[in-house]
Amino acid sequence: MKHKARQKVESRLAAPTMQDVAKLARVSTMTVSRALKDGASIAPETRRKIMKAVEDLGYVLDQSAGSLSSKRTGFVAALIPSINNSNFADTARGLTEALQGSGLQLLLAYTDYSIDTEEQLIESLLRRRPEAIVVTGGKHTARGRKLLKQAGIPVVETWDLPSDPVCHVVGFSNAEASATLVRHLHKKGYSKIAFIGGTTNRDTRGADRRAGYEAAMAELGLAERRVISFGTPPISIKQGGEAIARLIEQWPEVEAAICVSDLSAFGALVECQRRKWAVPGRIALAGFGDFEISSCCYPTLTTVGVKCYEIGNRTGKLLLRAIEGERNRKRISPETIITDYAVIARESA
Amino acid sequence: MKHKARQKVESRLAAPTMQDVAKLARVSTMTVSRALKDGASIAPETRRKIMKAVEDLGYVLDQSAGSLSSKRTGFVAALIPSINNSNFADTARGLTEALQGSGLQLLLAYTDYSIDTEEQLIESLLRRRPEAIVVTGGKHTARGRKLLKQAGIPVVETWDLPSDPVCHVVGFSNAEASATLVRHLHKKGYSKIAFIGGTTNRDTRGADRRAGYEAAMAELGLAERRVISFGTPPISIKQGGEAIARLIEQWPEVEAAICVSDLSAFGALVECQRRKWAVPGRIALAGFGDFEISSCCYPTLTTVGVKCYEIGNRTGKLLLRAIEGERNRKRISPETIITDYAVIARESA
DNA sequence: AGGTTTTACGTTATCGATAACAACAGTTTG
DNA sequence: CAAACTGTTGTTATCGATAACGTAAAACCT
Repeated sequence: MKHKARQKVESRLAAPTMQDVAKLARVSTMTVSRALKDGASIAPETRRKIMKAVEDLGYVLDQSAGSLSSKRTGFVAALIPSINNSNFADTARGLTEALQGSGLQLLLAYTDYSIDTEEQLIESLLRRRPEAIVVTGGKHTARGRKLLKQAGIPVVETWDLPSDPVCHVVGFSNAEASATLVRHLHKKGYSKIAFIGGTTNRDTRGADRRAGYEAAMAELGLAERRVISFGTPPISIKQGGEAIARLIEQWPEVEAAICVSDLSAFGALVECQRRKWAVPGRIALAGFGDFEISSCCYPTLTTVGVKCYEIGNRTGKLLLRAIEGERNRKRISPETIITDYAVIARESA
Repeated sequence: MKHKARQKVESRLAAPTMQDVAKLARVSTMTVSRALKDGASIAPETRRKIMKAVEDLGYVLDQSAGSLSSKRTGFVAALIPSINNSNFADTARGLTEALQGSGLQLLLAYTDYSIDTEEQLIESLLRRRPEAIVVTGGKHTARGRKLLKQAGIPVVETWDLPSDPVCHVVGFSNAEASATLVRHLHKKGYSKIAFIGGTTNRDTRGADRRAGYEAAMAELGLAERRVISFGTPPISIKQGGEAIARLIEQWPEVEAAICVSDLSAFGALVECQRRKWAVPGRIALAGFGDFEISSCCYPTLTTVGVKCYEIGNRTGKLLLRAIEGERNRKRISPETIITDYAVIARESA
């Protein structure tokens, strides 16, 4: 009694519930629930009544309540290193578009390139009981990895080819891609090839690219490595410019430089323009990632084209199948999808 | 009985619940719940026992269940036009960082510059019962606006100064900012000033900037407007290049061009380099937004600096206060925070 | 020492929806 | 014409947590 009274008083303030709609339409809440789904059998007249009540009350379904009983939250969690990096933004877009129309919503978070932050975020995202989770890279903290494994949902590691994947993988080998670029430059006649990257291994994909550079140099019998480490990863346009200046100062004989990403390559390019160092005459430049800017700047930048959007999109499609599988209690077996990359030869090298 | 049996069988497959933790630690679920919060009074020994059980089972709190009873979802919804635009990405970052440590999680979605998509997303986000919602711009569909109003949660419109705000506002006048840029160019001696933008008003901020250009031109007594509309907004680097070519062809006498954003301005800049049109000798260029690239390219780009990060960050802080207010049933009154912008004079104009 | 707080829990009643099953009317089928 | 469907709706029992209240024991007072 006391409680009923309280409810009545609050009902003016609180958002309407399915109960309110049901009462107004003179049906049960179950019927309202059915009317708001598609595919349920409802008499057209009843549905109309209910929809009118919904309109009148301005009712919006409460999915957090719904997912408690249906055991489907409709969330997919995704972790990317940064939102400000257009490569990962493209991946997020590919993922979003793959999920469109499936009723799944993306829960996005940024690790800021830190696996400790990643661990925290994995936990806080798992609290939302996503139906699947996507992470960037194959390197995690021990606990992060354990959380992923124990979550009991499909996991996809992207942008990498981990040797011991947690579950599914959609990516490519950054080291191999970088090595391919080295070989490409070598074939074009460059031998004194340098690598410009950040100071730490925080950006694991950046570190892999450096490793790929070193491996390829060794393989080609080019003993001398010239590695400039400058700035906390991911390094910016500006830092690329400072790095190239330092490179030329330290090893004036250098013929070509590979930058850990297109942004730093672009910074290097502009710095060369400023200093009147001809590109590729004085020094050849190459980036990584094929950002929009690389095909638009002058001279255009040689780079490694990565299928960013495709990584996200294929991850999304894989997830849809995997989630469908979970719902039918037929878990699909772990898949590894290797995405393409290719050296895009342009004017700068 | 039947049900109990089913539970037991499933418990091997299903994720552990608080019940399981409670049983293992020999306490009630309520105690477990308290142990997992901070600020609750728990005996250290009990907490230790519980934490051990949590570890052993690999238990992760189910927040969707928790928010049903506590009536706090811990979500803040935000709508931005695009994830691939670094201005909005910065705003999202500012928002994320303001929310850090508050226990609130950002639920981000992209409208793709469409207010119809926005309407759909508003509804689907409201289903998650966010405690506040942030939208970009002040223009919405009628129903979108109604949904926002009826949601009963704090709403913030950003990146604009709507004449009739839904609730809170954090932004600036795009038209006024654009007009300021026109006046700046005029003061520097340019009279034949053109505007380069997209073909439709889909990007409302872009449309506002064009309107500001036209207003300022009129105010300065410069009768002839030269507006190039090229490509579906938001226009890309490449489209900026094509637009500048078309501009010079159509109005060879033009002295300066304002581009709707820095990206298109950069595209225009590069196209000029390619065609050996000196910037600013042959034509002066200015952009909008102060993207990183503008301070790094050569020549550097004159632009309007907007406090993207700050818009997000101040929105976040405002929301924290507003949500706190809602929780204590003391609704704060609508606020309008006007953020700074300034013409950043660089080499291109 | 007797009374008042405080601390550390447990109990009960929800939160707002949906699954599963039941029920009933109107049809269809053999 | 009875049996078997089909389509539409209601009932009941949860989903997994937390709020609010209750209670016993320990701590703190004069």
